[in-house]
Amino acid sequence: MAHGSPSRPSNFIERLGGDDRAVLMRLVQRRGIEKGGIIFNAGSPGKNVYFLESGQAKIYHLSAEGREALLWFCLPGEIFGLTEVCHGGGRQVYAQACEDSHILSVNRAVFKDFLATHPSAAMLVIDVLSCRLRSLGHVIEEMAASDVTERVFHLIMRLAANYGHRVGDDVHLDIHITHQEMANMIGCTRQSVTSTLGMLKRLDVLSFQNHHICIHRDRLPSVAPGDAAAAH
Amino acid sequence: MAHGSPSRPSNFIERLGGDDRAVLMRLVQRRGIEKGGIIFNAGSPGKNVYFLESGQAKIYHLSAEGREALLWFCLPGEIFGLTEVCHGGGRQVYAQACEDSHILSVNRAVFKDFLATHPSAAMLVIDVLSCRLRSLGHVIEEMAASDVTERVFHLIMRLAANYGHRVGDDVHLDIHITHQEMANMIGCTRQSVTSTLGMLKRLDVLSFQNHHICIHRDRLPSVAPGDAAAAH
DNA sequence: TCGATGCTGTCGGCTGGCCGACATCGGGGA
DNA sequence: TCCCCGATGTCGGCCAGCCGACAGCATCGA
Repeated sequence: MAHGSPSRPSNFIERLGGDDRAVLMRLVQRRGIEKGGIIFNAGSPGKNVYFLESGQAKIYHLSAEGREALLWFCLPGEIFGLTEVCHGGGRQVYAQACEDSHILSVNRAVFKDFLATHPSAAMLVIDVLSCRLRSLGHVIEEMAASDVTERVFHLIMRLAANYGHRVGDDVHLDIHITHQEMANMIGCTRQSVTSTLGMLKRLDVLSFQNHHICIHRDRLPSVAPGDAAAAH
Repeated sequence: MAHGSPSRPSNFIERLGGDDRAVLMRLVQRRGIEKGGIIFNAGSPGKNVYFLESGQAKIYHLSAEGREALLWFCLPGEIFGLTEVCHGGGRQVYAQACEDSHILSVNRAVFKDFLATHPSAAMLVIDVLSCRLRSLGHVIEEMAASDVTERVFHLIMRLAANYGHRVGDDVHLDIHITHQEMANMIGCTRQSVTSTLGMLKRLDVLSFQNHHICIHRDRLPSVAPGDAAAAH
């Protein structure tokens, strides 16, 4: 589940072998981007692959009515904008910086070449894509089968697994996330997230420390997703 | 969109270069499986990668309450059971034959070796995973933002793009699918699918020919997803 | 030929969660 | 210092879609 931070499973750069990393780093261009800045948007051609060097970014769909469906967050070391690289056909999603960030970009053809000549990097890409596929699969399963209370609870658990670190008996989430963003990840309204989190706080399952979620692991097992509702 | 069948984008075997294919085919074991048979289930270790030679299979999650969330269908040539190969940790999903089928299996370590030594095959895997990631992303977007009518309509369009072939002005779907299965793909009830399809049939957007959906393309543009509801 | 079984079609009643609406709180810029 | 704006917290009304229920209608094996 949660684990010390240096190498999250999604940290592409860290997990890349030293030699491969050195080669890749010679191919990238570095760029700063401020909070709220768009890195790419749906419809653009998608010429590059990106890596987040510092900060935080989010990848999301935008529906015709302006509703945002948030697929995942990127933390430092993560690769994104990958999907369009091999398949082409333009960007389908938006990438936006959630904080002041630095990104590294590589031309897609160059990156494709890099993968073709560095098999272990290609395997790592496959691994990262597999993880995301699993993760989206779980979201779909939940959106189809679970009520909002359960979805919020499991979202927190997923975030903890991907972006959390242990502090004594607790798990702290390393990402900055709003209720609206959580709602966009699980397909419900901001209000539903607010009230569910309020309930979990009342149950002492979690607390908030300077805008970051803190999960009290010792209170977890007692809260089967179903019970929670009963304890209004 | 829809296109003549020989090479669907998801047809891994077809798209693999002739030489790579020959090598791969020497590594596989062939096995028959009857309609309804489980190829693998969640929780099992996941030692193999599979290819569908003939028939049809479905990949799905099963929630604790027995609800099925259907992620995708496999037609001949498609690869599946791939996600667990690189990342390990056991199967997360179920794979079940929807018809009498033949499958080819390869040990995961052997397949990993194959990919490491055949870069273009690895690129193809990345491409296939990217397509699925996109597809699941769209499902999530819709489940978050669209009502049932729209979801059903877009599901049909997606199925047509992946599994359809042109017949004059129409598109015929090559897969066998029940209303329940469609409901499981978009997170609604069987009844909602039935009534929405009934509506689309009344609008002459589609018809049914011996259990296969047939889309009348000339009737499509007039039916913006929103209008449909108005035409009860 | 005849049940058995699974899919399709249709109908009300009920409710989880959406949608406004509004009040409060806190941090950052002028 | 104050103001502004985005985020959080709370409430009531309302409705899309779920649920149960049941009636055709094919397909299949005996």
